[in-house]
Amino acid sequence: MGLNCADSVLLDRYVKRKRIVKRGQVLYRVGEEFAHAYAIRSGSVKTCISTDDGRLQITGFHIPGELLGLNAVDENRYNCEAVALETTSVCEISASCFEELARQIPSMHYQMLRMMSREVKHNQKLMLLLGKKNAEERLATYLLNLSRRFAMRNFSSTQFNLSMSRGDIGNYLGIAEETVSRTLTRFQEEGMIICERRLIILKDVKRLSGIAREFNPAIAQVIPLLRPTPRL
Amino acid sequence: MGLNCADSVLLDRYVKRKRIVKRGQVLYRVGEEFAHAYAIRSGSVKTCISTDDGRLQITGFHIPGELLGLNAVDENRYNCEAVALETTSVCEISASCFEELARQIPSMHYQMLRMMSREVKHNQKLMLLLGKKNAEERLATYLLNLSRRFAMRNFSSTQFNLSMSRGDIGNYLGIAEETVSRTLTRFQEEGMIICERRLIILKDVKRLSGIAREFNPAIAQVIPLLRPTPRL
DNA sequence: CTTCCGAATTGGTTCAGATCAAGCTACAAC
DNA sequence: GTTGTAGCTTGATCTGAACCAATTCGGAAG
Repeated sequence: MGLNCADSVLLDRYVKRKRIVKRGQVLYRVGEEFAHAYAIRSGSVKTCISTDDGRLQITGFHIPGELLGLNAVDENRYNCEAVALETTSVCEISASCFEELARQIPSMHYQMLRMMSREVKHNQKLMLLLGKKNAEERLATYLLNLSRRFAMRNFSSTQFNLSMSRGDIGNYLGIAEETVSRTLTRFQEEGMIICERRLIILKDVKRLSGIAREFNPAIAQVIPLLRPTPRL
Repeated sequence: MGLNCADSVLLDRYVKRKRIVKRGQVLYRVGEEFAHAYAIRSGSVKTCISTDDGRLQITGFHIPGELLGLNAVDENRYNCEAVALETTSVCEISASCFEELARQIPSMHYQMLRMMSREVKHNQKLMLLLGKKNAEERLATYLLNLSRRFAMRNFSSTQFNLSMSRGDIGNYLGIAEETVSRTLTRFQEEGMIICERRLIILKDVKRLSGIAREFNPAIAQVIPLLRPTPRL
């Protein structure tokens, strides 16, 4: 995200070297171990995430003077490539400043950083969902996400209560509440779930997963980023 | 976002008191000075942002065991209210742990935190755009955002080059590249911009702002959150 | 100069999902 | 019990934007 002049000065001692990157060249990929942050000097760069079938959602463009790659407390979660017609050049910034960061803050505060990082991750997935998924995919993604979170807290992962209304779910997923209702009904007719008002029982998680088209870092790495985004 | 058991233990000494919140009750509002974080004990809670005309986008639901409010390095940027039919209870967590955090880390690293925070802010706005805005609003928002960022870096704010293709813009904004093209043409016909391939000249920023329906914290505070989300 | 090719524009058609409308259901208040 | 009501479901219609297709434009390479 944005970096103003005051910020830049502070980063100077970490700058390693300047690089020219070709259009379409990938600076880093989702899931790769974190190596550098970059300050854009000219041209511009985009960051994106993708579904497991290769639909891309661009999450941001970065113009000269801006910095990127700093959201990676544990691992990168965007792909990132140069996008401008003109020459794009960047400064590499050493990863060592992050190691320092990790060493210097007490563990409790590091946990908080990790939580902010998780927040970013959640937002990524929601953006991908809002930008590129259809109603069925949105609902399936949502149910599986809830399931996983309940499991993590030692509740049943296949049977739970939606504590939120259809309207709220629709708002969250960017669809109308009627569409939520219809889609849940269809899932039920096809035997994937049992859905009685707020009670949800997942009957066929595998098929739901197939529909959800979730973010998949492993596959994201091999997408030829120069190609236009595949249509739904 | 999620908080696992290990995290919880670390936070214990900051827990202040337990609170029962009624359905629809607002825990905190966008723009308010930061006061507490909350750990959900029962029920559930939603966080949301809104456009200046009151369209809400829910950005997350929080179930028991989860923590929220920690993304606020400088100020809150969600509204947050209880959403479950059943009783929702939460633990307040003292803000002092954040002050401690701010004191303990060196200023350069604090800058990085602020940048992560800005990243979250950007993602918020993008989610609102992807979830609740139509094509015109998306484009207007995008042009004004670019304008502001160029101005911040001492470029002209009313005349600049899009370094990205129509396809990339469309992908980012969650619309087809043909729609980008058509909408820019319409803006031009209506005299709001001059648009010649990648060159953009903004002629009527005020009208564009009117269309963009940007996030507006001041108004977000008075939205009656119990009402169903207004339709577009 | 000409050729080529990717990017952009413009027109026409289609469709997923919004919107409008009418019941239905479960539960709370009395 | 009855009434009221918010939440949910289902059906019918409408529409914004996707999709498909055909040019046009502009810069790069020869």
